Amino acid sequence: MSVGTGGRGLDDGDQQSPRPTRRRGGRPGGGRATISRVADVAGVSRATVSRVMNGTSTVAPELVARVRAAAEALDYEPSPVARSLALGRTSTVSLIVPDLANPMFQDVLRGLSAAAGEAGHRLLVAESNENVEEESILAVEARRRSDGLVLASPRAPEAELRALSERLTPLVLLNREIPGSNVPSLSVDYAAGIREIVAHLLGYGHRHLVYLAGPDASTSNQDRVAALRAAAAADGFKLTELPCGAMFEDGHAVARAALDTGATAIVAYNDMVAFGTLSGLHELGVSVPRDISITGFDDIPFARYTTPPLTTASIPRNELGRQAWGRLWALMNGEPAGHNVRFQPRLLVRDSTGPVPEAGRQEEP
Amino acid sequence: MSVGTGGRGLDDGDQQSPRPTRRRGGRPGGGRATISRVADVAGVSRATVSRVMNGTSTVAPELVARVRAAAEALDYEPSPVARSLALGRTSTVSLIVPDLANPMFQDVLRGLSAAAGEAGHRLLVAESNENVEEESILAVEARRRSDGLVLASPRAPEAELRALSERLTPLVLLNREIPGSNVPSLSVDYAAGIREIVAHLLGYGHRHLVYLAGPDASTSNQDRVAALRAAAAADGFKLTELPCGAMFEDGHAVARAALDTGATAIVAYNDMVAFGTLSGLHELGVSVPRDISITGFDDIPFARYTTPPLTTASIPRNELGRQAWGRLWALMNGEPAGHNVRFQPRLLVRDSTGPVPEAGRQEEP
DNA sequence: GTGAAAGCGCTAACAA
DNA sequence: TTGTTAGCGCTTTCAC
Repeated sequence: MSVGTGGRGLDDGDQQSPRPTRRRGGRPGGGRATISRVADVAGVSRATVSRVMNGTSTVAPELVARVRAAAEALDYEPSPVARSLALGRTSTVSLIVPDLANPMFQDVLRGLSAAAGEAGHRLLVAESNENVEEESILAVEARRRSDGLVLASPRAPEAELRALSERLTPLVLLNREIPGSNVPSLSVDYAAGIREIVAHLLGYGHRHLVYLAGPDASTSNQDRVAALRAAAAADGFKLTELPCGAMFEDGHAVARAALDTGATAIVAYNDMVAFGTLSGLHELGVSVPRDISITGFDDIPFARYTTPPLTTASIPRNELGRQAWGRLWALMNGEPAGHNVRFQPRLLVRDSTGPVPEAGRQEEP
Repeated sequence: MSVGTGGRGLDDGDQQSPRPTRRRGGRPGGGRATISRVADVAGVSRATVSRVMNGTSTVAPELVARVRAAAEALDYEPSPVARSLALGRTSTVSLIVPDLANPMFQDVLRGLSAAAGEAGHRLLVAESNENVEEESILAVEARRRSDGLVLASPRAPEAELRALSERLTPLVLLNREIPGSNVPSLSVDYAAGIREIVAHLLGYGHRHLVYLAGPDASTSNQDRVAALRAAAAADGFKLTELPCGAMFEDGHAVARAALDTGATAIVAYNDMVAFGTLSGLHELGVSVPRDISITGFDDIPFARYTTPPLTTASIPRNELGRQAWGRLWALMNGEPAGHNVRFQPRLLVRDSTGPVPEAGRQEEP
């Protein structure tokens, strides 16, 4: 534990203190010069140093020069921690996501990081590992270390989320809404995306779709399922649901089963699943889209390079991150929450979908 | 700016202050109860509250109860910022990477985040956008907000890095070493990976390889190039170098050109490039590995699901992040730096490589 | 075992 | 314009 750096001068500044001043061992930030030191060296008060460092107020040119020189010489850099305490803000925002392996959140992270960075803010990230209880602890803590929070919490029960939301403002929600609250929310209209995919497939004559379901608990999967069922009921096609998952291997593992349902088109939970399935299908000697069609969701970067390129619904992942920053920034400045926005996925028709095969290809081998 | 919550009692605690105490508008962390408030409510001193909250020292059971009750009632949560200032540590570490879009760094991020999280530390991330100047500013600032820094700086000139490294300790370097310094470094032995790939290809009879080069400035590309050239010289095979890039589209764009070199095997900078090229090759009607072989690098998750599955060199990206945490933690506790480690890639032979084709397949269409 | 008080490094109101 | 001083919210000696 102990760092052992007892040194660095036992009493600098504060010469009026009655007893020798206590100095702690570990130095928080690497750089060690403090504002007092600079003030001493420059022969001015700490307030003046502060003024110079912040370019605030107007200081006599000569003093400015002296302070700058001292700061330079001492390699002084104001302590962000001390400033945070004094100012009541940290110039940091937090992002909490269930799973950093998810390309969706990776891009949100990128967008948020870039946007916040441009505004001179830092980003604290934490992964909740899909663990709801841990998540609230994490959220509260992260929030207190920062000025605002972007939270992607696909699993937390609504009541819990609602209760939490108060202590978390400024807060922006991703892919969740709290009905009746004024917590801004940015989400993807998965249902709309699914409807586009379905329409596209029906247009090709498909009448039996199999859905490779994502994680049960995730709202984004629930949205898709609901949209699919509604469409099946409304449009009168057959829908088979197959539990699957969210990753390559899940899709790969379920290829055979998907085929065996007799469906003529596969609607995968996302692109990774679709890709895994595609791979499995290849291995089974099945030709896409001649024998069966398949769609993804998300349009992650490689989706247009698969063989055949994947028909999918694109969502503006990066933009979500940037917009999240925009909302947060507004909130942090006391502006009103504004309307929630739901990004509409855009259908990208590529080559993994095609007309329904003439004869049954699966029933009689 | 102003939040407008002027309230929350103008003078709690500090009743000995001669003039009315000043209260700031913005409240830093959402939760608002302070230690003084809790102390007042519990009828004890702030010191005692502190002791109870930290489970330190031994406090009379009755007082503990009173404090806990008060804290509970007030929904009190100690301010991390204030603690950071008082303790001289932030329980946060920083990660700076050139590019968050790079799967390599995404995984490092995950590993680091997970490991740090388990140890009760938070993670600050920043992207330097390959911008060397900005990077040093960022690094210093991030470092001061945290207790240690993990830095991936593939481009910074060595001198600059060396100069910087002092103000950055505890510091762990990724894929960079500072010769003669004691800054711990974790890196991937790209050269070794390349040598394995080359040996594998030579074993199949290939005598003309084309390398799809990554970004010029990146050391990881330079390592590969150097290893390739050395091998070409030593083993007497022909090596063609083709400028390419690091992304899918780069690989895709260069497929035709790669083919035109007449090489019988393609060594791609990484998996994404290989996948892009594979896609381009498919479109050109070229069969892999019958007509030409191709290798990737990294073994990113989808590499085993491409068609055909990609022969590549796997590197422990996640482990890099975890180990980085381990090193940082050691450093933060004043332990010595230890030896640098270079992770050896492991060759994964899959189906994108095969024997050299019998006849020239490209020369006469 | 508990409280008083000094201190972490900075900012800002106020007075000079 | 500049310095003095109180304060941000917490921890930790030191004395009782």
